[in-house]
Amino acid sequence: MLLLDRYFLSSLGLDLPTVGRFIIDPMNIGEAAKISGVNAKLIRHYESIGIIPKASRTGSGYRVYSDSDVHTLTFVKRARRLGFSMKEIKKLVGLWRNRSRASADVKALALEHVGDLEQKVEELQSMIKTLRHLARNCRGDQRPDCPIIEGLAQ
Amino acid sequence: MLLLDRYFLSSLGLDLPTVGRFIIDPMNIGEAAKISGVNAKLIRHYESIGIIPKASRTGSGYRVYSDSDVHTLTFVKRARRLGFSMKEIKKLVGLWRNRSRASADVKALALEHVGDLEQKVEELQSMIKTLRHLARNCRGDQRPDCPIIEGLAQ
DNA sequence: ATCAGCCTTCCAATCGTTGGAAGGTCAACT
DNA sequence: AGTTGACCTTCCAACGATTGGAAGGCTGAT
Repeated sequence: MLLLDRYFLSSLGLDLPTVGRFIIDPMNIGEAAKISGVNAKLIRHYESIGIIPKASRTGSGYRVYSDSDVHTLTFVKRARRLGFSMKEIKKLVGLWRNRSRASADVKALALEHVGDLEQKVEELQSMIKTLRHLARNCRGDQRPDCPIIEGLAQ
Repeated sequence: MLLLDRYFLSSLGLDLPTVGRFIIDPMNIGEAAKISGVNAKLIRHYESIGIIPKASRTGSGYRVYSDSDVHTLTFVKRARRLGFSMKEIKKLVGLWRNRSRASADVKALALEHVGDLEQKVEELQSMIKTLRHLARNCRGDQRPDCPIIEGLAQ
């Protein structure tokens, strides 16, 4: 990771977003795929359907990705793994990509999604509880008929 | 929910599993679908591919579901919502359905899956953190360019 | 010069889900 | 007894998301 002095940058006629977008740790699609865990082919697909912004290109047409692009891809990957639809993910990613949206809107939307996520955490923890319960009751030789127990317990 | 005296049951020549399976709160596929949130058609599909055990039938062929069956369906629904594949879910459900498996195996497998689930919880919490970060930085008029910030921050 | 990596478009296949159609039985209510 | 809605079956189509291959071509580093 590069450490940048913003006064040095402005002396070059550059601003931070530009730098973030084009200069910091630039890489081809292959490396971005490797780091983010998102298939290169899928990255192109995501770009084509507007999930992620169009990557900038080198003079010869190669896509160029910054660390922050990779971060977005990682976020998408994560969200997908956690069962979000591409439609939902488009919204989520759009949230912090869309610089023209009013702050209040973004905040509201973000917090709304936080609620969603927290519910998922609860559901996961409920599943964890179920599995732990199962494991706990498997010390002896005879395993109890867990489904019935669960059925009676709740 | 029915409260049952097991001595009363045995006086009828019944045991608890049988009771759980066939007598406690029996319902048709429609009600089971409504309670569990799993489409009736999908329940039949799950049965056909072995995700859930074959439902018992009335004399006329209607499928009959117990509370514990509904619990299983809810579990499947949850797992699906949280991004597990049907293959994974088959294993998970099989875990506490399979009475012939050795206790130690079940315990090990269950705890292995708990690890998986806990990683997902962490990923969710990371996403929550990201969104909260976004929301927190949206009080002022000008929203910072979050992707860059995220990119620099991590 | 070679070879991996990138570009494009198109097409096929998988998985999970949902819906419809067709043809039939069953249970409950008037 | 008749009607209505819920259930039974099988089959077929479609969608969303992902992955892979094929074909044909350019780029960049050794």
